[in-house]
Amino acid sequence: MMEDVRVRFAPSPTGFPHVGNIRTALFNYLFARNRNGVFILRIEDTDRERLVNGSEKAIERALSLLEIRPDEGYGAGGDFGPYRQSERIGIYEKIAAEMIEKKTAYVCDCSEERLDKIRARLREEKKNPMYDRFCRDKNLPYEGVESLKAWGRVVRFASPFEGETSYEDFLRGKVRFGNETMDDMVLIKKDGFPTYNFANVVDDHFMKISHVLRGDEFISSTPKHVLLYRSLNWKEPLFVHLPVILGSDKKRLSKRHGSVSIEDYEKMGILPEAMFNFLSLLGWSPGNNEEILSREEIISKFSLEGLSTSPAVFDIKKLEWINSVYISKMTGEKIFSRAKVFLCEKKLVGEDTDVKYAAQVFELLKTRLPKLSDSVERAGYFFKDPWAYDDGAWKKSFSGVEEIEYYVESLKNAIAHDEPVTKDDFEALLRKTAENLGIKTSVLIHALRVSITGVSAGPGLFEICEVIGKERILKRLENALKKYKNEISQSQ
RNA sequence: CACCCGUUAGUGUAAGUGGUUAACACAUCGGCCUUUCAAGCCGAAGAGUACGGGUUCGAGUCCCGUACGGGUGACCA
Repeated sequence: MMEDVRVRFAPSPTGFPHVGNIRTALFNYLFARNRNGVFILRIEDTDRERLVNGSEKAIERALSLLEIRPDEGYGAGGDFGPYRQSERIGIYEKIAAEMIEKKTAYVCDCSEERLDKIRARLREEKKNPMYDRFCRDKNLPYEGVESLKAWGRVVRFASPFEGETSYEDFLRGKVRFGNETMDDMVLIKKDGFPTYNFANVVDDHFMKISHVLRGDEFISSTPKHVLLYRSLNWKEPLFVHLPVILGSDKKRLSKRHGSVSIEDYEKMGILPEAMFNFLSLLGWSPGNNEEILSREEIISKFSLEGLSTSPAVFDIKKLEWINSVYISKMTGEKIFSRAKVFLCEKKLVGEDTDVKYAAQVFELLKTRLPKLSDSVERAGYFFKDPWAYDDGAWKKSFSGVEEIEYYVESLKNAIAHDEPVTKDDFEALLRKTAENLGIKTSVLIHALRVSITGVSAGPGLFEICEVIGKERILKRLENALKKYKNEISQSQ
C-alpha cells in the first residue's frame, strides 16, 4: 500500500536562495511529482532579527524560474494554512501550553548572562556547553506568549537525562544519539516566536508531512525533533538527509566558488531547463548513468533509492556542457528568443530585428554556444559589421599575405558582378575566382572570413555568406580593404 | 573538545540481499571529417574503490581502527 506523500520545502526568508536550497526544493518537488503527492512551500520566518526584505519574493522567483510550483502552501493556498510561521503563533502557543501541563516543557527565566556563564564554565572544563536545567522544577507559571514577552521568559523542553534516542534515516540507516548530549532546548523564545526546532515539528505534524527531505546539516538536530514527536505522541515523518553540495575545491559551496544564486546563472545564459537537469543530478542518479534527461523523465525516474549519501560537487563545466546540449537541440528561432536579451543589452539587436534572419543565424550557431550569453561574441557580426578584427587572424589570413589587396579586390568584383544567393553560389564563385587567379582557394576563404566576421572561427563560411547576403559582404570587403590600405600608408 | 555524517579515475555517477579483467558520462589526449571553430563519429590514457587491519572460498559492498573532509553543539534556520 502506498502512503500519501506530502513533502515540503521550508526556507527561511533570510536572504536570497542558494543553489543548495533550491536543490532541496527540487528533490522534494520531484519526489512529490513522482509519487503523485503534494509539494508544499512553507516560510519559516521565526527569526525576526535575520529577516531580509524581499527574500520571500526571491524564493518565489527562484522556484518559478525552474518551474517548481508548490501545490500547496505559501502562494498556493491549501487546507493546512497559514503557511507562514509568523502567522501561526497561536498554534505553537497552544501546544506549548499542553506540554507544560504534561510537564514535558517548562518556563525558564534564566538571564542570558547566567546562560553565558554556565556555558563558559563548561567549555573550560572541556564539556559540552549545555543548559543546566536550573528552572526545570521551578514550575513558573505560563500564561501564553504575551506573558513570556512581558517577563522575558522562554519555554524549554524537558529533555530526558539519560538513555538514547535513535531514528531511522532513510539514507544512512539507524542514527543514534545519547540523550545526555542534548539539553533542554528552547521551544518558545522570549519574543514569543517559536524556535526552528519547535515550529518545524509542530508544522510538519499539522501539515501531515510524510517525508522530510532536507540538507544533512540537520542530522544533528533530528534527535531533538524525534524527542518532540514522541513526547507529543505524534507520528514522525520519514527523515531523508540529503548530501551537501561542495565547490570544486571540495569545500562547502559558497560565494568564493562564483555564484550561488540561481538567478545569476540565468544572467550567465544558463537555461533553466538545463539547470533543472543539472541540479537533479547533484546527489541523485537515475541508476543507469543517463545524464541528459527531460523534466518528465526525471520526474518519472526519481526515487529515494537513487539518492546518494556522499557530497556532490557543483561542477560548472558539467553545467555548461548540459546547457550546450540543450541549446544545440533547440531551433534557431527558439534560441534567439532566449538569447535576445543578451544581444539587446549590447545593442546588437533591437525590437525591429528580423526574427526570420535571427533564426537562421542561430541555426548556424547552435552547436557552438555553450551559454546564451556567448551569443554576443559569437553572433555579433551577423548583426553589426565587424568593429574590430582579431589580431592573429588578420595578420595570418589577410595583411600577412602577398598580393592580398589584388586578390580581395578580384573577389569583391566577382561577387559584385554576379548575383550569388545560396551558399553553393558563393562557394562556386569563390572557387572559380581562385582558379582564375591561380591561387589556393583557402587564401580567399580565410581572407573573406576575416573580412566579414573579424575572427577566424565560426560556422561554415559559405553558410555565413548565404545568411549575411551579397550587399553586406561587399561592404565588409570594402571595410577590410580600407583598413589594409590604411595600414600600408601608415607603415610607409 | 564532544557527538554525528561522509570518503569509488580530475569531476559527476554505476556496480540488486558480498561473486568473473570496477561500468558510463564530462573534462583530457589522438584520429576521421572540414576553409576555421564547434558538433558528430572512432580510439587512447586514467581508479583497484582514503589508509591499515579483520570476517570470508571470495569485500567497493560486512566489522574495527586511523587519516582527511564536513555538520551540529544558539532564545539561527
